[in-house]
Amino acid sequence: MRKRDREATRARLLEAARLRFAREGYDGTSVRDIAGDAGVDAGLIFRYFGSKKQLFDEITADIPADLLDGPEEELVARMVRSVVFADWTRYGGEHPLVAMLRSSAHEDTRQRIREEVCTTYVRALEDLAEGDDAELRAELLSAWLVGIGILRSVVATPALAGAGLDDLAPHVAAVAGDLLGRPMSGTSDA
Amino acid sequence: MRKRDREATRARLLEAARLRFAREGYDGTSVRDIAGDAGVDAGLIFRYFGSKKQLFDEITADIPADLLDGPEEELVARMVRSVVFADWTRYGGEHPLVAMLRSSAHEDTRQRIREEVCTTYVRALEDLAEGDDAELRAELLSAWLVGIGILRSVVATPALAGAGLDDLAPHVAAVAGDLLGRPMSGTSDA
Amino acid sequence: MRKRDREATRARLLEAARLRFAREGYDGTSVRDIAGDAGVDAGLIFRYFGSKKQLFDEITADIPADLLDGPEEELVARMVRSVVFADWTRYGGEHPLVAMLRSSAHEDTRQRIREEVCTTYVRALEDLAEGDDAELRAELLSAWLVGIGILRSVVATPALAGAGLDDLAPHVAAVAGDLLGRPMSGTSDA
Amino acid sequence: MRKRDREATRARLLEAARLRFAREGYDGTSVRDIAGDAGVDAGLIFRYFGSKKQLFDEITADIPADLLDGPEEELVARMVRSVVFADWTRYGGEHPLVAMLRSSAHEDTRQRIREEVCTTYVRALEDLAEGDDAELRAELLSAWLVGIGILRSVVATPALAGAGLDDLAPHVAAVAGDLLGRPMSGTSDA
DNA sequence: TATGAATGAGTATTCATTCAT
DNA sequence: AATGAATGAATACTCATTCAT
Repeated sequence: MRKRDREATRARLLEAARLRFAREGYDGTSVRDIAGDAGVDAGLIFRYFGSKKQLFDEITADIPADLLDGPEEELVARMVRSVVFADWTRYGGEHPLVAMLRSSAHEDTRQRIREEVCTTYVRALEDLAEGDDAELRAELLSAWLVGIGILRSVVATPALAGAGLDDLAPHVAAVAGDLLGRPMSGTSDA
Repeated sequence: MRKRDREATRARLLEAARLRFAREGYDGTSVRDIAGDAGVDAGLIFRYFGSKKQLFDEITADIPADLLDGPEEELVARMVRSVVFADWTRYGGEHPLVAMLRSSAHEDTRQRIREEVCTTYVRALEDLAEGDDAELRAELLSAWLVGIGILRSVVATPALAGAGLDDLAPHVAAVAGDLLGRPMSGTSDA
Repeated sequence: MRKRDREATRARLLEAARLRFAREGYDGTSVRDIAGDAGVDAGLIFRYFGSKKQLFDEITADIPADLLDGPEEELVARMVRSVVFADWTRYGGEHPLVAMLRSSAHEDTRQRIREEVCTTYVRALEDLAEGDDAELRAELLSAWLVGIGILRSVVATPALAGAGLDDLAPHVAAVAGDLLGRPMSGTSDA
Repeated sequence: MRKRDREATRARLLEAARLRFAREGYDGTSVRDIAGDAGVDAGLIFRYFGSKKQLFDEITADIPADLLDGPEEELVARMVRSVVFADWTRYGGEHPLVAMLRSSAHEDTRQRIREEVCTTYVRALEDLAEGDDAELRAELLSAWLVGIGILRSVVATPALAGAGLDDLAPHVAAVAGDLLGRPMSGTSDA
């Protein structure tokens, strides 16, 4: 018998769901798992969110961008920092986009990933790219960021898993510079 | 004859399972789905493979490499071709590694992906890289390939989804050259 | 003022419950449905009535008779009018007895229907019947009335659903006369 | 662990469902109840019938008519015999049409009742009726039969519950004769 | 050996009801 | 006194798996 605090319970459910969905994917997570983690009865999920799907949607709707402001030439460096070094423990230690791939059997999820990738990565990089095939190059750079996130957390390849920001910096500068057609910094202050 | 049928049925089950697991992920696929696609009784899956999990393992054990032989400087180009342009219809149109991410809720699967990425991508690229942090740079390049595969098929971002090999070639040459520290070709003959 | 509100809320709950129970039956109605219709919290049902069952009982306890006074020979005509033409919108458009059949899975309900049929129909008709098997004939006539109510509203057979009092009058006079052993009128003034 | 006999199991489930649905109505019956009565696992209901609803539909689709052949003037008598004296123990002791009223919260069920009443009762009676409002009179007579079924089994009014065919015969002859406009017999041989 | 009947634990979801605030 | 948060048992239905024939 929990404290009767609607907002607190809702928050606990969201917290638990975020972690489970990230770690085990949508299909691999049961509403009982979530409720169990949150220490409340599973019925409350339906009371507060309507359905398992709506709970999932609510979670995937507000993925933190975490790119803050800063100089243009450090944008890619900030993205790398966000993908690789930000504290994603609430999402099971992975960037939420990477975690969502686990649920990409569902077209809805793919659609959400697409929106997220396009609006917060591709679009921002496109504005920096010089030359004609700016969109393609922005996507290729976004692909690299996504790939880094995956190899780092899902696959956990040895070198990337142990690398620090400084180790990555020169390569970030080189590849970003190449793809965007202008000099980019490999480190950021934020 | 009898032996032939048994093998044929086994093969049909593998074929159906490959497609289903790729498209819907491990959790999203039921043994009845697979058996239905193969046109046989679900019981045979247990007879032939022991369990759903063992069937899955058998499938993920033999991912085709498809990198063939060819000049060293075209290796990355061949990898891009494999990830992006090879005919993966048997895996639902995605590179099997990308498809497997859908089942990465299970540690076993992550382990398999890791092995696959390391042995057929990182190791091969590492041999080409000059300089001291060769492994890291090989992983960063592998990350790019994986990322490209994901953005192309799972996320389906507009520019990458529509790009041809020629569009990618110059960027492949540039990034691969950057990361490996030696000139690489953006196209391959194969 | 406070007392007034309490009574008003109680009345709204009864009103909503009457309609729901009539239309969807006891099992098909949830306390949340009722509370929602009444615009109040479901908890009040338990506060005011004790349980869903007790609320149902309270409703089925006071079925309006609506037979008014009038000449004996018009009694059957008045009953027909009541069953078929009275305004039962508060009960979902059906005579409450007919609606209760929807909840006749529960022996309690059957018991209530029995009481109602016996006291307000059979008994009254029995008093008019001549001859020895008066009770049986009164029941047979009651059965007719109940059957008419069902075919008219539940089953909605075409002719009966569209018939007016005048269309029924001659047959009412004939059948009632037959079963009661004395001339009866097919129309009533009320 | 039952005998592995598809048809036998299917039949047991149908038998159990028939009884439960009749006695407790659609909403008051759970698939576990049915499976429990049949002594098999509830999953088989879905295997064999697809859903609870489809099982219900299959049962209500084949209500035995039981009116056999015989002289025209005994048709009503045969109907009364069928409604009141036939052995409906498989339907919980009530005529299936009467039992279905218990599930009449669902429009589908009402539709089925309508079809059944119209095709096997109203239509047959209509053919016998003389005069212009034949359909209405046929429906009025059908209403009587339905009402008798209800008062006899659901409501269980004392006189009707104890009456035999002979007690009813004269009244059947009288009312049927009145409504159909031609002499009818109150008894039948079948 | 192979078919498919049977199982029971699992799924998301709804329900009447209780009880803290 | 009254609101609404919490509960847990029940619902229809699906699943991987077993086992009789």
